[in-house]
Amino acid sequence: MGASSFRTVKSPAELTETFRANGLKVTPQRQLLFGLMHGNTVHPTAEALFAEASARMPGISLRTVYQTLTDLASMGELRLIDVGTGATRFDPNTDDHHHVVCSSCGEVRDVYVAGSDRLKVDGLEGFRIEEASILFSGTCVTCASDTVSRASARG
Amino acid sequence: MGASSFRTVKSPAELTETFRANGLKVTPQRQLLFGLMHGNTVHPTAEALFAEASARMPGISLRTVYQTLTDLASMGELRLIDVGTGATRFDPNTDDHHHVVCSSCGEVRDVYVAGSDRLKVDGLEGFRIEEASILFSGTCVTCASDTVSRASARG
DNA sequence: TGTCAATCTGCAACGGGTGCGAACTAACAC
DNA sequence: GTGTTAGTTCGCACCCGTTGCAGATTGACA
Ligand SMILES: [Mn+2]
Ligand SMILES: [Mn+2]
Ligand SMILES: [Zn+2]
Ligand SMILES: [Zn+2]
Repeated sequence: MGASSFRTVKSPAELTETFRANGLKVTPQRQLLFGLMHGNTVHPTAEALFAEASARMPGISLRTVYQTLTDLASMGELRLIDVGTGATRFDPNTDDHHHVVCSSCGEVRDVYVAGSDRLKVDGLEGFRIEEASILFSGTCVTCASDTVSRASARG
Repeated sequence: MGASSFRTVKSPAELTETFRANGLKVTPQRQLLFGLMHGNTVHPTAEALFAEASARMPGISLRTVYQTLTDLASMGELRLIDVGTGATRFDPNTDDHHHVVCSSCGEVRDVYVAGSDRLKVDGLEGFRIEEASILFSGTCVTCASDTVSRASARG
């Protein structure tokens, strides 16, 4: 499994089915968000999605964006990610994967890790572990070259 | 390196020196917090430390607790930990280590991981990585036995 | 003992997120 | 089509954790 191809969130049409099957209605607001999340790889915040949604549907409320995202998450169609940049990120990639965050601009990308089953871990005694998440942080290529160009401009 | 013994935060006396060396004053409030963090293994929140501090020094302000903790962190004497439970945790253990959090009660314990250098990682291309943190989550032994006893009480 | 920059405290404000309720509407039946 | 109604939307108040601010206070040094 490469990082550039993943089991994407269900298509808007499939999500429509899933919502109806769970007794939830399919509204224009929800359909819009289904579309915005489909194949989305940028790990957007609720605010970012609200901005995109507002451009296509003026008047949609931030409250509804949160509502729909948490609905999707509780059905397992979306993962909630906390990379420590303040706001929760929403991730339609439900594969088993991890993340790297740029500490300068907050960009988040998917990371696939193999061999974690062979780690020697000390300190989990007494815990029944349900999950392990690995978060890398560093500087993305854009921010790195920004720093270089600013330095040479000063230079 | 076992989980039960770690390079603790500097002693209150050493921190007093460090603060003076950095041009910072040593106040009773700061001394109290030096003492509360020394050897502290529970990864307390600012509110929790404020509660302990208030018991020994009525009138101390939460603002001062935050101030002193961020001062300590910016001198590298303390690590700020985000385990996703809402409030930042403060950790006097500056060893290279990771954490496990109980998703039921929020207890946090130190975890030491060896062999992470041998992980096969795909997706870090273009990033200059500064840090990797592993967060385990699960159920602690106290919460597990609580669940069992509640179940048998119902049963 | 005096000076003064550093600190402390209380309070306002902020960002992210949730509870609530009146107005609205998708879904289904007739 | 029209009616019914449970589910939804939206706006707003509010919550939590944290930070900005400024006036009162005080540690450090002379
Ligand atoms: Mn992802
Ligand atoms: Mn720790
Ligand atoms: Zn960046
Ligand atoms: Zn627990």
